[in-house]
Amino acid sequence: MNTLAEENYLKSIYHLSHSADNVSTNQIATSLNTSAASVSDMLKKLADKKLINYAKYQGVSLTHAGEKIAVNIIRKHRLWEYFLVEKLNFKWDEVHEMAEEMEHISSTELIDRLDKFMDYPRRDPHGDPIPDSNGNFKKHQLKPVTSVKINESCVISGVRDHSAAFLQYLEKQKLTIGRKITVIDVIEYDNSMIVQTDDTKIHISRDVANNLLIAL
Amino acid sequence: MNTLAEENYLKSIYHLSHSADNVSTNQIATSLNTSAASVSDMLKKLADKKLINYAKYQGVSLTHAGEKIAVNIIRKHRLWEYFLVEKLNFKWDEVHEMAEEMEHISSTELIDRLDKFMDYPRRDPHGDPIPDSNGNFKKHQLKPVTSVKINESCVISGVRDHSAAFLQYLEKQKLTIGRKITVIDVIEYDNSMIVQTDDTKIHISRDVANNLLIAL
DNA sequence: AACATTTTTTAGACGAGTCTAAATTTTTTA
DNA sequence: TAAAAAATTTAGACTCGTCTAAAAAATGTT
Repeated sequence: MNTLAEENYLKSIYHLSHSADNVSTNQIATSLNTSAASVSDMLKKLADKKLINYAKYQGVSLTHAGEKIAVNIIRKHRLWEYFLVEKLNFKWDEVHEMAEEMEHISSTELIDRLDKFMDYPRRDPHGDPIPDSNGNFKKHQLKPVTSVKINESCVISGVRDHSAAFLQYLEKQKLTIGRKITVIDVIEYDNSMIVQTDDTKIHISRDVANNLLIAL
Repeated sequence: MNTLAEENYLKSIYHLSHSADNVSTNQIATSLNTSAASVSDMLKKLADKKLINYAKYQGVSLTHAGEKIAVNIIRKHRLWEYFLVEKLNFKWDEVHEMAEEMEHISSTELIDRLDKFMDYPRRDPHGDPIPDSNGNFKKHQLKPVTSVKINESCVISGVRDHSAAFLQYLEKQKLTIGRKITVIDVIEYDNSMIVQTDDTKIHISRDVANNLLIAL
């Protein structure tokens, strides 16, 4: 098996790969809160194990083997988050840290049974898709609220920012997954938006609109 | 918080303390499958942290602080075992290794909610008592089947040996927790016993009888 | 194209936890 | 009670993952 540190590097590289094709040493260092030197060291080890494609100074990408491991960790993370929210009644802004630990529990049989126990959920509490036991899942095709036109309606389906602060804000505004909203105005001055929910009109900043995702 | 290795040492010392007042370096080394030298090193660290009482060459005992940590890990271990058996339908001989990993998940809030979710079980799948959130529990007062007299009846309530091999044997013989048995004969030659269950008569060795526990 | 800046890698060190071999202390036994 | 045996500790070394400082490579700028 792989060490905890290795798993965290692979997961980080996986996530960063969505914005760029090759991930840089510095990006990984920032995302893992560590030094570029430590990252360089670890990249050599991961390359030796054939988990990443690595050429000095050129950034890295995951090999098939590396991606498999990363996806498996993400599967575990998201299933545990679902468990914490649906079975233990935690709020969606409370579960990330716990799932960061739980995702490293190794047993595959355990996670498959957990999946079954919860009746095979397809999305975690933040709307992110949960890979199945073969690692298959459709990467979600969500758009930010900023891309919605005036008078268009849509359903909140995910978030780009997973920070507790952002999630708590959304919770307070009742801008949660599954809610239908209609954009009723865009303020040109700062690109903030007014959206209508079942209850009320809410004024959200450009920043919030950009981190709030809707189904296509 | 404490490291994984520290937690495992404390747990080991706790368990070994039941048979002896002061635990020896070698006992710990054997139980953790490591060298006596490694144990000596670690004992110094644990003593520095005031988690054990340690005088060179004299063996160790847990301080109050050390015992608190050990009991908390045992609480987590047993609650996760209960979860694995009762919610995910694992067999009692399959859960130990998984729980060894899960017991190190740090969140107290998580374990308290898990406890509530399962409706505060008082014993794990092997009959061992589960400490409550304050670390209180009655250490069980069970006796081995060897102490039962002929024609006496009793209820299987725990095991002394937790190995998968032993548990599988008991499962096959239907000698599981909660079952009522009556000792109907003791073979003097090898001290093996014949016990009557609901279904059949079972012949068990002295060794088995010694590792199978009954309620007082 | 040449210099300056940024990024990345290397060098050397450290702490945690482990090991083997040797030294020391305790316990056993003759 | 003194020698032998067993248990324990110390010494020195190793791996993993990290660090800072310095060197090297890539990139940006004039």
